Amino acid sequence: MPRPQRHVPESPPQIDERTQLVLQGIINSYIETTEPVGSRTLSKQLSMPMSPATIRNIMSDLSELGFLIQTHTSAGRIPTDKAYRYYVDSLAVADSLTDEIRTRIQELSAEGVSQVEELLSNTTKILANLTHFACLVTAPKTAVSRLQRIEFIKVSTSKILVILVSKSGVVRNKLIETTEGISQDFLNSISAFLNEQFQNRSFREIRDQILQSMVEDKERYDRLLAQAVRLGKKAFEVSDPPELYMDGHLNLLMSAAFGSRNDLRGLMGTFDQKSRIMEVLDHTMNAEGVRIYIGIENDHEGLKDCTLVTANYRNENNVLGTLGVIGPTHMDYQRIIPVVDYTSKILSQAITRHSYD
Amino acid sequence: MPRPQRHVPESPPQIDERTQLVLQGIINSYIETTEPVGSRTLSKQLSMPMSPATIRNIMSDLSELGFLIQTHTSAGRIPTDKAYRYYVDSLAVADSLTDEIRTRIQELSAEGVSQVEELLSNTTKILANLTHFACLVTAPKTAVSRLQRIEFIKVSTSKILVILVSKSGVVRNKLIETTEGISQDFLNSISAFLNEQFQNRSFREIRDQILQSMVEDKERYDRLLAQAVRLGKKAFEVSDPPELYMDGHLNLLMSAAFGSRNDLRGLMGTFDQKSRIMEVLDHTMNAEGVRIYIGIENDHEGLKDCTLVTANYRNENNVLGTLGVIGPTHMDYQRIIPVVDYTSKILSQAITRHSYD
DNA sequence: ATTAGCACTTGCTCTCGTTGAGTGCTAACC
DNA sequence: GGTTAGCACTCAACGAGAGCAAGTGCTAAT
Repeated sequence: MPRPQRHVPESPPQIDERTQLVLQGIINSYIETTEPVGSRTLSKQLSMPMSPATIRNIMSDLSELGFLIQTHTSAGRIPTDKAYRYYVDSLAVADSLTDEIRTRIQELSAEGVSQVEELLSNTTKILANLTHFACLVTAPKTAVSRLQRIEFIKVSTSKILVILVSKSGVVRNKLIETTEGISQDFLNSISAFLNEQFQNRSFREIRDQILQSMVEDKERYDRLLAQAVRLGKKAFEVSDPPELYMDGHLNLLMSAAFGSRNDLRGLMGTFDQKSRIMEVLDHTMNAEGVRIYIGIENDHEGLKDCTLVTANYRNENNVLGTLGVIGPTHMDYQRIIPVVDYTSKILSQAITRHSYD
Repeated sequence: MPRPQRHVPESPPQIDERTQLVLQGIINSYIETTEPVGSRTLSKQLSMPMSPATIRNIMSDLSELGFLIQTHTSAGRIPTDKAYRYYVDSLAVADSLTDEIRTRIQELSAEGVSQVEELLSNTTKILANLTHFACLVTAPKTAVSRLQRIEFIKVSTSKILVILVSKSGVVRNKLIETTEGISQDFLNSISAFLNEQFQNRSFREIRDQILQSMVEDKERYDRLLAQAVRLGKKAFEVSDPPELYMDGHLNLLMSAAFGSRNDLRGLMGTFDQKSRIMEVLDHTMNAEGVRIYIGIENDHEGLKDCTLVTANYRNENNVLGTLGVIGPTHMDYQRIIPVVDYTSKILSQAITRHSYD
C-alpha cells in the first residue's frame, strides 16, 4: 500500500505498542459496528489477553491524548478524527485487492468505450458500486490540456460549431454566432491555420497568445488572419463549465451512517454545489499518491463528518485530473484506500490509451 | 389553465356541490399542512358555514366513496389518490403565474446560452428551484430527429471523430476507430456526400437506409461510396445513451414529505435508474398538454406516493421531448401545473429559436 | 336535514422506575 | 509497579401507566 500522505506533517505521538493495539482494536471495532466500544467487549475481541480494567486505564490515557471521546459519561468510546489520522498514517495496513475487485475496476474501459467522457462516468459508477459512497471524478482541466485539433463547422448561415479536441482525448463543442457569411472552405483554411499554429500548445497559452496578437497590426491586412483571430478568440474564451462526474451520493445519504437530519442537510447542500466540490478536489491536486482528508481537516463545513480519499489520474506526460470518494470518517480505510489507488492507476492507463500524446 | 388530461378517462362520480366543497377544503388543507384534517378544523376554515357534525356526515360519505381514508380510527382524514384525481380533473383552478415566476422561467434561455444542452440543463435547474421537487427533461430523441450536418474529423492516424448535428440543435460526437489511413480530404468528400444525401432525413431513416444499401452491389466499385457507407454505418449505429437531465431530486428526498425510511429507499432506487425514468417519461409522450399521473397510476413501484406532472416541448415541426416534475401526491397542483405548462411553452420557444428547421 | 351533546377510541407526551452497559477508583495481587 | 478484581456511580434506553387532545360515530333534539 502506498503510504498515504499526511494532511499536516507532524511527528506522530509516541505511543507504546500495547496502547497502539488497543487503539487499533477500538477503531476496527467501531468501523465495523459504528457503536461506541467499551472495555469489556474489546477485552474479548483483542488478540493479546488483557483484562477490562487494564484496557480501561489505557483508554483513559488515549482519551487524554485526544484520540477517543465518549458520547456520554457511561458510554463506550469512539475514535476522534485525530485517531483516524494516526490510524491511517501508522496503523492501517491496506487490504490486498481481490481479483474480483480488480476485474470490476478494469471494466471502466470495457469493450466499446471510445470516449474519454464515458471513461470518467464509468469510473464514478464503478467506484460508487464498490464503495457505496459518493464518488467523484474531475474532467481533465481544459486550461492546462493541450490542443490536438480544432475545427469549425458551419451549421447554418449564422452559426458556426467549434470542435476542440484536446491531447487528453476530451472533445468539447461550442456554438458561435456570426453575422457575416463565411464559407465552409474559408473556415477550413482558418482551422488549418490554427491547427498548424497551435497544435500541442496548452489552451491557456493559446488563449493568451490570441488575445495578445490582437494588438499587433499586420493581421488587419490579412483577412484570413483576422478571421482566425476573431474566431479563435471566441473558441477559446473561458467558459469551462466545472466538469465533475459524480455518482453514489444517494447511497451515501442513505447509508445510515449519518444519523441526524441536520448533518444530512449540510451534506446535501454540499453536493448541490458542484463548484465547491471541484474546489476541494482541485485543491488537493498538487500532491501525489493517495491523499486522505479526515473530518475537520476538510475545510468545507459540510464535510466535517466525512473523509475524502483522493488520487490523481494522468497520462504519460501530465496529471490530468482527480478522482475521489467521500464517505463517513469511520469508513473502512484498509479497503477503500487500495480501491482508490488501483482505480486511479487503471484510469490513468485507460486514458493514456485514449490520449494523443 | 389547460385542462389536464385524465389518466383513465372515466366519468367523474356525481357528487353534490356541498360535498365537493368539503372535499376541496380537505385537499387544500392537507396540501398546505400535510396533516390529517378533522371536522372541527375544517368547519372553521370553510367559507360556507357548516357545523362539524354535518361535515362529519359528509366525510363519512366521502370515505365510503373511496376519496378519504383515516390513518387510524380517531384521526382526521386524508385524501386518497382517487380524491386527487377528482380534484385535478374537476375541482382545481390553476393559479395565474406571477410576473416574477414568468421571468424566472424565461431565464432558461438567458443571454449567452448557445447550446441546446445548456437550455435543457437550465430548465431542470429553474424548475427545481421553483418547485423544490425532482425535475426532469429528456433530450430530443435522436432516433426521430433529423440530420442537419454530419462531419468527420481525423484526430489521429487511427481515430476519426464524427460530429452529428441535428435539426433540433443537438450536437453529438462519437469516436470511430479505423485501421486504414484515410486522409482528411477524403473524409471531407465523404461528409459532403452524406450531407447531400441525407440532410433533413431522420436519423432512423438514415440508419435503415444505410444498412439496406449494404446489400446493393454497385458500391463495391466506388471507393467513396463504400467508405461513406462504412463510416456512416458506424456513425449512426444505435448507441444513444438515454439522455436525461435531472435536478432537485435531493430536495425531494429531504422534503420531509416522505416520512418512512423505506419510501425513501424506493424512491432513491428509482432515481438511480435513469433508464426506467426515461421509460416512464417516454411513455407519456404521445399525449398533449399537461399530463398528470397520481400515485398508483404511475406503474412504477417507487413512485406510488408521487405525482408526475409532464408536458412536451417541441419546435415548429415536431414534438422533441418531455419535461416533468415528480413530487409528493399532495403537491400544490394549482401552482405546479401552470408552472410546468408555462415552462414547456418557453422551452419550446427557446428551442425553436435554436433549431435549424 | 342539521346540529348539539356525549361516550368512545387512539395516538402522543410526560413521568418514573428499572435495567444494563460502561466508567473510575481503590485495594489486593503477582 | 504493573495488573486485576471489586464496587459504587452514571446515564441512555426501555417500558408501563397517566393524562391529554383531537377526532369519530351515534343519538336525540331542533
